[in-house]
Amino acid sequence: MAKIHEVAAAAGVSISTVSYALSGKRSISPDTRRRIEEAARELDYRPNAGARMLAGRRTQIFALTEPFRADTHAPAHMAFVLATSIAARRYEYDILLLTEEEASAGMRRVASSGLADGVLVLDVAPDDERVDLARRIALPTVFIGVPDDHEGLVCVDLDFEAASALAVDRLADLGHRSIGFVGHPPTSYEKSNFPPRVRRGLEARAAERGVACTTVLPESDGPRRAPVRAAVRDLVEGGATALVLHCDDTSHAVALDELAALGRRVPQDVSVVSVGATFETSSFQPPIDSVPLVPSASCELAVELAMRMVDGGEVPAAVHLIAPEYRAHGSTAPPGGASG
Amino acid sequence: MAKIHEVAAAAGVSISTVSYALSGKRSISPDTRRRIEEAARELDYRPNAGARMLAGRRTQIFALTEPFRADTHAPAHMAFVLATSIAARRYEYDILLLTEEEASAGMRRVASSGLADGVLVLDVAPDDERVDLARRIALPTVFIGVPDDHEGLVCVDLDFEAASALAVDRLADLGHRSIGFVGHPPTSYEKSNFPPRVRRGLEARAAERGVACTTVLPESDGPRRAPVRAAVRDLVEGGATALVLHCDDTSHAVALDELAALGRRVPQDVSVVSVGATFETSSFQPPIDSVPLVPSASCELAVELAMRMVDGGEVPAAVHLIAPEYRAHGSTAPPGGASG
DNA sequence: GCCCGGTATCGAAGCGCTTCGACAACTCGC
DNA sequence: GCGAGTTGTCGAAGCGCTTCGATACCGGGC
Repeated sequence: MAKIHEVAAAAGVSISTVSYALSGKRSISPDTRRRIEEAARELDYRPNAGARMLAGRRTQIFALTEPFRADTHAPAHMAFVLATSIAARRYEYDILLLTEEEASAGMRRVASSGLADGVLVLDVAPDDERVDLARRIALPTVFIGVPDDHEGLVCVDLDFEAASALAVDRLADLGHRSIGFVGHPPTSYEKSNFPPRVRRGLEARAAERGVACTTVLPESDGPRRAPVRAAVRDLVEGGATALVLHCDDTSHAVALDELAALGRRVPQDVSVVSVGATFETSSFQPPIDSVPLVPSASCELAVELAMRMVDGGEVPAAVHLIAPEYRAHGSTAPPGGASG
Repeated sequence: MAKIHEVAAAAGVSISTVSYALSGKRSISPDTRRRIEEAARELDYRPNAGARMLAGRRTQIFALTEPFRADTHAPAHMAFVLATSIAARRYEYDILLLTEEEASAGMRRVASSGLADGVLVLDVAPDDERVDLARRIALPTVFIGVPDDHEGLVCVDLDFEAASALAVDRLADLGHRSIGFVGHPPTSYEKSNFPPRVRRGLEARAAERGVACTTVLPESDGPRRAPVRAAVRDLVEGGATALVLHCDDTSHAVALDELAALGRRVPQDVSVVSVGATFETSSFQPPIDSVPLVPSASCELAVELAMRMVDGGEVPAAVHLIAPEYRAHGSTAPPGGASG
């Protein structure tokens, strides 16, 4: 824990010169700068965090609030936490965790104690209680996800409507006229914000393109995932030549397994596209085309916006949608079975 | 962001009196204390974090390092992160996240910048690079998990050997003479520290009690978990009257499913015990007895030890093992099928 | 009535840094 | 060769708190 005066002494300059040399906020002669950097390296000097916060009016910390509800999907959630942390480090920011009941109370605490420069909100619910809180505290706040009432808030998210529309376009372009949609269990459509957006985008674009679309929202209970298997069977036997999946990874695997069990080949007999998945769809057997939800994209944008706000820049209080991207892995083809 | 002098002015006292009243470090007359507390509440006053760190030589922050490797099991991992955060809040401590490559570099950074009062180490590997680091930095460090080389370190973990021994005892007491062990995939026995400990404890106690024990470490690939199903089938057809499971939740569910498919009832035909699971085994169909790995137990102890070290107390540099606990849910019975 | 010990409060120092303003020492144009 | 501007460095103020030592006050013992 070397201190700035030790560095200054070692380099034969005053402490303010050290500070300016290391922060680059004033010009320093190349020679002096070199001596200072060397001394700092030698002493493994890093500015004391508390002193820096106090004097610099910057904590270099973002609070990350994540209630972690019972229905939170752990792997996806972890991916977002990780992506946020990595994005923040690019700006030399650290992440402070606010979990559970502290997810809300902690926001207030962090705001009034000046522990963080901003707040990143994860695991956003449609009727999230942190919405009101965000409006009240005087700290830059960015939502990763879109609550129902987002008036005046800065939100970041994948454009889910556009994502599923992209999947429909791909299938329609290939000539499919009847597609099946396998979604999350029905309860997800109340507790989470994005499943309805995927569904809406899908059905709207399907209607536009004159494609028939059947939606099934199977429960995901039990190791056999019987409801998912039944959904897949009903859809393909009902004439769907393509499947759009928006469900968890196990359900993906089970759906593919069921297609194989039914003797339907992918993509010759049935095309398959995954929408809004956070996991790697290319490692399924067979690999599956997808329009993924990329945690790093959302989190990087969120952090960038938060940084701009911290720096006093203007950030529109709006939903910042991320354009979806289609990733082909060979699981789509024109309809028509044996002839394809 | 009210400041201490505003509270002092509102209560008609000096700022040092406010500080003492709120920290309780010197006696203050009941009347004065009341006025101060009232003023603080009214102004929503909280000491500025940076100032507190600087003046108080306490950051009230623990760094949590978690590399989050590719093979990390997300749900279990999240449970530990959450438990750590909750345990820390009991002492008014916050958790700062150090992920990925920052898991190590961040430890150094946090130590030399005085950003945290201590470090909690998660996701511990047998040959963890954070072991050396922990020895070098001058910050209280507690490992949640046990690396191979733990000389001079403070570690906390479930006593896995005792846990599986407890399961064997239960089954042996009931009269079982042949048990099957379904473990994690083989690679887990190199990358993680505890699977070998479970296995060791199980086999040792089985030998002591004169119980035959067959171990299978099935791969867990594919939605069908065929290797797990095969393992269960082979074990029960090979004469095992009880199964000890130490694997992920899906494999648990699949194992039970397979038993049902084989027409074996639990517990009449086969007894089942889960060892070292972080998930709820009582919600399986049927509910399963377990000797669980309780994240909150490990994390609470880790935080308590870290606090003691921060407070200058003596904490033995040793592995602090947590005694396992048997939780019965009706999945064990004496062997003997129809007669049971 | 005086001294003593305890209790309640205050003022001021200092934690380690950032940043402002000052000021030498130069450079340049004319 | 002199004033104006530029560049590199320094001293000191101050960020908001904790904590030390001092002080004022009070009641009790003699």
